Amino acid sequence: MKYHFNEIEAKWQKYWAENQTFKAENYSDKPKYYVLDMFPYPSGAGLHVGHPLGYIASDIYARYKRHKGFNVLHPQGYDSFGLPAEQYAIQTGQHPAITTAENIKTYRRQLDQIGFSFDWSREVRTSDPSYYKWTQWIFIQLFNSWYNNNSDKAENISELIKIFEAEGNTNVNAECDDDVEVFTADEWNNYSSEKQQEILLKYRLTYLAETEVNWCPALGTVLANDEIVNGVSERGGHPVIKKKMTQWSMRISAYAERLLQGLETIDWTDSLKESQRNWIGKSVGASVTFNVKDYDAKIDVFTTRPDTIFGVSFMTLAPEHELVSKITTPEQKAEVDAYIKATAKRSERDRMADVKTISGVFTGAYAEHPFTKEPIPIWIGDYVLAGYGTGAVMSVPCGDQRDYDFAKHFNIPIPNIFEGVDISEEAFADKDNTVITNSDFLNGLKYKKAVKTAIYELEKLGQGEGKTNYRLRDAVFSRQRYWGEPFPVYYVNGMPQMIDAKHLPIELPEVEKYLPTETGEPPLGNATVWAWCTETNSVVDNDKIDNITVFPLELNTMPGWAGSSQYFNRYMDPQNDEEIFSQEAINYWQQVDLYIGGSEHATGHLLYSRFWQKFMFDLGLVPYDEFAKKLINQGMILGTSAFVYRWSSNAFEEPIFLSKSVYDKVILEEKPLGHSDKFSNIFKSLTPKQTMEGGEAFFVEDSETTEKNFTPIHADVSFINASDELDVEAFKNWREEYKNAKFIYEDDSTFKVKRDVEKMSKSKYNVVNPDQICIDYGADSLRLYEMFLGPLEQYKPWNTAGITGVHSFLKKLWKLYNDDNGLKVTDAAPTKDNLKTLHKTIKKVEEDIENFSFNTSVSTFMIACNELTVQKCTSKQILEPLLVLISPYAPHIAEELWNQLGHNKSISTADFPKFDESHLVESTKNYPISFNGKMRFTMELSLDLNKEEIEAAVLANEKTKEQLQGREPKKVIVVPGKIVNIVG
RNA sequence: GCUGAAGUGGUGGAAUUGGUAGACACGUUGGACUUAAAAUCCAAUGGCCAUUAUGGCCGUGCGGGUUCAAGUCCCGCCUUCAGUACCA
Repeated sequence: MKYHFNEIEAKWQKYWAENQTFKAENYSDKPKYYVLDMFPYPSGAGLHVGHPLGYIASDIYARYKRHKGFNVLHPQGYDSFGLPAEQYAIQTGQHPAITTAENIKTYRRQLDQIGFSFDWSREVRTSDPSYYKWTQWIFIQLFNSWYNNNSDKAENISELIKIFEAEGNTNVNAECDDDVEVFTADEWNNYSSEKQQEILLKYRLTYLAETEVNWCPALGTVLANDEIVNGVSERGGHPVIKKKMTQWSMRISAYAERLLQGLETIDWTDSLKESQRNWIGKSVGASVTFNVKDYDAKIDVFTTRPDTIFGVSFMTLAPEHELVSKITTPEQKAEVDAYIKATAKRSERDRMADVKTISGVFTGAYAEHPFTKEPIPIWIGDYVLAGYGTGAVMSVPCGDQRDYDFAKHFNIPIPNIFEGVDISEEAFADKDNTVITNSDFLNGLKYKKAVKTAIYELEKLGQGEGKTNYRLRDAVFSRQRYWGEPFPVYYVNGMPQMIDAKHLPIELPEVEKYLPTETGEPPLGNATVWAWCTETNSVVDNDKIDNITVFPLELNTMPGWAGSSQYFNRYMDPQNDEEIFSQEAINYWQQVDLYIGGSEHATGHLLYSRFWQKFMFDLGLVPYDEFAKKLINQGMILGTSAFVYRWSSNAFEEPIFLSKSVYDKVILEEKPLGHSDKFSNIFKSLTPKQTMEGGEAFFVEDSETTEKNFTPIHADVSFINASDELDVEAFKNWREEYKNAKFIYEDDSTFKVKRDVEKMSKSKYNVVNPDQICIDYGADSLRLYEMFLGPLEQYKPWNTAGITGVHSFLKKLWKLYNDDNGLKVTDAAPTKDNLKTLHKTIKKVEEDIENFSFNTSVSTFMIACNELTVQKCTSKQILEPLLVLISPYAPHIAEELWNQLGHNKSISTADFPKFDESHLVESTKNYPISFNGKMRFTMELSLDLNKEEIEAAVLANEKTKEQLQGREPKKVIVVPGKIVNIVG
């Protein structure tokens, strides 16, 4: 019987689906284990071989845990809202829901053919109203919450209102907007309803506010900070500008400290935690208030170096700082205005690009030093960022390089306040070796003490206090797009109102066009049925808007990360229509035990999800304030591109391609191509583009052999075989223009390509589709090979050629169980060698899986299979447990052979084999005998021997004497069971 | 610049606490089978030198160090990749 992998795989995939083999129950006597993949965006291009890498790893782990007696939750779903479907809709008019559904179908087919053990009964799609109902629900909860710094958690807004009614806001210690005014209980109670709502918005965890946003004109939407990479949009690379807009924001900054501290409690990769720490950007220092001279204004700054307060020689405001227009003197006004105009024009990217250029303008105004009362000139400069701290800095040129450069550039004095430090060349930023001088009461103090003293003195003056600052900004939550969750929000007199949760979901309305309206409103502005009737509690025709009972609905939609910030909990109880999940379900599954996904989500999805989880924890909805106990980043699989060299001569009609070593030679020897006798036949057969006398001379002249005369061109990797040879005919037929191309071959008449590793992408023609791999080699081969490529976390190139290794392993494995006459497994008792092979395999595979070292397991299987083949093992007692070991990796072949062995239940229900040390106990050891640390020969010795006996045996050996050549060994190191080293 | 990860044959990679470097594969070469090819099987395969077998020297990015013994530990560099970037 042969190994017909296509039949076997189809058979078992069908079996698993029909029998719901991997359906997880929300109760069990078994311990629970939750394995989750970051869920995919179903793109139109489908999967390439890089995508399933993490899914295969998590699937192996999930299957392994089932064998180990766990009740495993291993769900999958789709992050199905998103830009590409919308862009496609704009171009074609096709409703994004339709394209999305089609793409999901493709994804599902591709995932199914790889044989994953997902519990598909729990599938969720973020674009499904029954799912986004709960996304909207969480939004309402956030709206109805504020962050109490005293209890250090989110609380219901009604508690805050009670406080306002009883005592105003003077004693409220909340995370809120900076510009909240102070009011008494009486004042509060006399405020109009609008005024009260306005104030409450400044406290809510999701709030509507005029904020400076990252506007991307090309995409027609705002972007969150994590959606901008190097000053351009992550998707599409479009420029981004700053713009003031009224937008929903999430008060994630309230959770900055807890998000930071929480990192200590979770088993995530260090690099990922470090990214989050940087993103949160905690810095400890002080806020200092400077009075502006001759003007009733104050400038607040944040500094990490209050100890250097006497080194301040100027102040710098961001050009966008609100005080700039107020304090600028008439004489300086023209210059200041021009500067502000110039900086506003520059995109974020430009500003980042030239960090070197120093620019700034004096405002004409002066601040007053809090201690010396000396005047300090106030400048503006774009090296101060409006979005960080207060948008103003106290500039201490002697202690900060940027301030130093700025001062040098504009000839501002640089007072030195550091004892024994030369600052003539650069600023001195070293805290540890700081001793302060020229600083009044700070003289002679070291950094730590000076900081404390400075803060103490500032507090006494009422002009400062210790403060901790975070780089983490509140996250903008509105997008001017169609294909996202609608907000459950309508507007009364311009104030946002939440729709009662019992009327959710608010479904996306139909629109004619997916573009913004002519008046610049988001696409939902095109909807004609998009108003909220407070009497019928339903979405009604826009014509009915009377602002008495029928009101306009919010036109923005939620961002991509809304739907992905809680899905891991929803999987626990995905069909529940009454609650986001039942308490039974969440208390049973608790949190994700293992989360596998890409590191690109470090500061987006993975931070927002932690934020929402902490919020839900505050509400008492979830038992843990971290959603994923352990997280592993899988590396990326790269493509191995193939290049052919095209001679860029325009002398001939036909393109000319050079095989790799021909090219190498031509470049190395700099021999004109046309001159070579070897190729003269080829050149004679070419059609010259223009007839000219002495055509031969033409190409000789034209064929300089520098690299620039040859263009490397991507050839589709499907034309390349394992030996890097090009299928020339396939290549010729690939493109019309190559039909008559000429090829200069290797000496052995093959045509070889150059290979290079690049990111897998359509445009590089190095994308490998898993469908074809499954057809040619089977899903089990694909799964094994993806693991065999190398460590999970590493970036590694794909090369289809190597898959024959794992494929022939599976064939060998099959032959261990079957020959031409069918099953050959017997009840024969296992030999000692058989048992040894089995048990060392059990040990290694178990250790490997626990350490997520899946690549080494595959080698271990190969070794076991080779050994058992040599041993001619047919013993069921060996071959049966071996199948269970392999089944997480290659589940189809394992199921088939398991079935052949007479089992009628899925192998996934089998127990993992128990490792028995006794089979590995050896009586002898082949000792490596080293001389001065270099291994010279080996010696078989009994393990019963003690140190002295081993030494004696080794020294008595002929070869030892030969090595020593009469020298007396100075020292003999014997490590029993390991090694012998002779020094001498 | 800062932070993180990594550098081992022609290639992917292995080497669990310092203890036989290169497991397992791919590729290559040679051979068997075949009319031929594919498939399969066998052998060799880090480099250099020697060859009559036994061998010898070098070798884990570079330079030092610790140690009986270093891919592994320590110090100083170089390179690559990723993230981040005027964060006061």
